[in-house]
Amino acid sequence: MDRADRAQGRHEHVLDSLGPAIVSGDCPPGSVLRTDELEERFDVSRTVVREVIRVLESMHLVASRRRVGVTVLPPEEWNVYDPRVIRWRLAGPDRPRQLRSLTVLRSAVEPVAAGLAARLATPEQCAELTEHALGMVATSRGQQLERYLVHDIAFHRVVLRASGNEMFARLGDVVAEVLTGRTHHQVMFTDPDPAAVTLHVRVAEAVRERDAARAEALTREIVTGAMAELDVLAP
Amino acid sequence: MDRADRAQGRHEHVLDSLGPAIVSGDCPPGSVLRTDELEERFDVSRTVVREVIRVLESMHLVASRRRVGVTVLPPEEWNVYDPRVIRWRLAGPDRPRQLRSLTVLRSAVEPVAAGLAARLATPEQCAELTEHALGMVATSRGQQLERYLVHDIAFHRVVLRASGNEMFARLGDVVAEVLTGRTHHQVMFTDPDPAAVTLHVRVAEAVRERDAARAEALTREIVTGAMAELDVLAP
DNA sequence: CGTAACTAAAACGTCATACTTATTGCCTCA
DNA sequence: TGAGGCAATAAGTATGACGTTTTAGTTACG
Repeated sequence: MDRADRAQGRHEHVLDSLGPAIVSGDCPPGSVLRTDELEERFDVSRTVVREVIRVLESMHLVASRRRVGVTVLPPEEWNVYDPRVIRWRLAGPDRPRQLRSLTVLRSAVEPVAAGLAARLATPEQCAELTEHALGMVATSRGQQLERYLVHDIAFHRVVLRASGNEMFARLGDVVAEVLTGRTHHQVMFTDPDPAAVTLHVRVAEAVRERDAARAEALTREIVTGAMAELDVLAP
Repeated sequence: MDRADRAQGRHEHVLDSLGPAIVSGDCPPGSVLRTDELEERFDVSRTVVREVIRVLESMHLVASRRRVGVTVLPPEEWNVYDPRVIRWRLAGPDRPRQLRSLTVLRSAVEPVAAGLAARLATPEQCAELTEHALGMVATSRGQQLERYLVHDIAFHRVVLRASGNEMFARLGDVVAEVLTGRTHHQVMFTDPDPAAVTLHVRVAEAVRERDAARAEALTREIVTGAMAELDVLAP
């Protein structure tokens, strides 16, 4: 525990304390942090504090102005696509809202990505897709949620990567985060929806057969299901 | 010009030199930068260099390791949603590919955003939408491309914001960048496609009438047009 | 009495330097 | 030949000094 705590370097430690504090609303927008106060609070040098501030500034979480200090920016300014911001928000009280935002984003992106994948996926990627779809089938019953999750994440990652769009591909982590969050916050004894499993198999089929329209439509059904599921779980 | 050059601070100057150099492939992936070399190259102190490195690291453009130096990461690692990375890539040789990625992203997101906007837009937002759509009509003929562009950007910004999804809203800058790029790289004497203009007016209508399906479908037509247009312009 | 200009302080920005720590490559010894 | 230790290297951290900008307070003048 001692090693994981210090997370290799004072810098990361301070960042992983300040970042969550900001996105959780603990340091509300408009509040001011002074560097020397932070120095003292975390018992680190100005070097470290300044570097952390610069990183937070690059995420648009704070703005540093002379004579006034480091002011926390309102949420509308935040770089909500920064993986760390996403992680911090998912770990805080804003989790439901963040989960909803991400799921809506998924619902927009994944169908288009699947359509593109159907036109561009390599034979290897088609094989991977089929493999993971079958893996989902195999693990969809009997409380094997963890193993099911692995295949589910891998499936969506392959689709996003196979779309050939670098920006879609980068959403793989986001989808993984959402799926993981769903699994771990659900009652762990409910097996996955069989309909969803079937849909994945059919998407793999459609991609393999280069049927872009069908791949897109089927994926749209999947994400629609995810949205509906969210309504049950989130406030 | 002298003021804009120094851009308030050595930090930004170095960042705006190194960032573009990396995303343009000038510093190829795997190449190593040493901090003392950068100090000398930009004639700044270690403080500045280290802070720049930390910011670049937070964008996953580089990774800093002891005893080895700062290594440039491959493009797959980059935080391609970081506004600065997008701007740097649009300014470099990777521009066509980046423009294509962004347009594909638009084609996925904007229709869904329009559908949501139809359900959630406030009366004020509906009014803004109509206003800008009419503004587009008014400026669509007679070489008023600059003024047309302003309305076009504003229109899409309102849609994204009215969707109620923070992540969609943050794509407003991206869309603005794409639209600006298109206008400025097109022959400046060709007026906008009348069909596109009409579509915007009809989207505003659909949103005002709370017709989500129509708003989505019409927006899909718009972005399909944008994709087709891109095929003409980009290699 | 009000406004404008000036001054002083507060906080960040930058620089220079010394020291620490982790990593890697080389060299020695078995 | 291989394994282990030693030394060199470059990043990480700490600290003190000084510059710069912005704000607020104060004073002087109309």
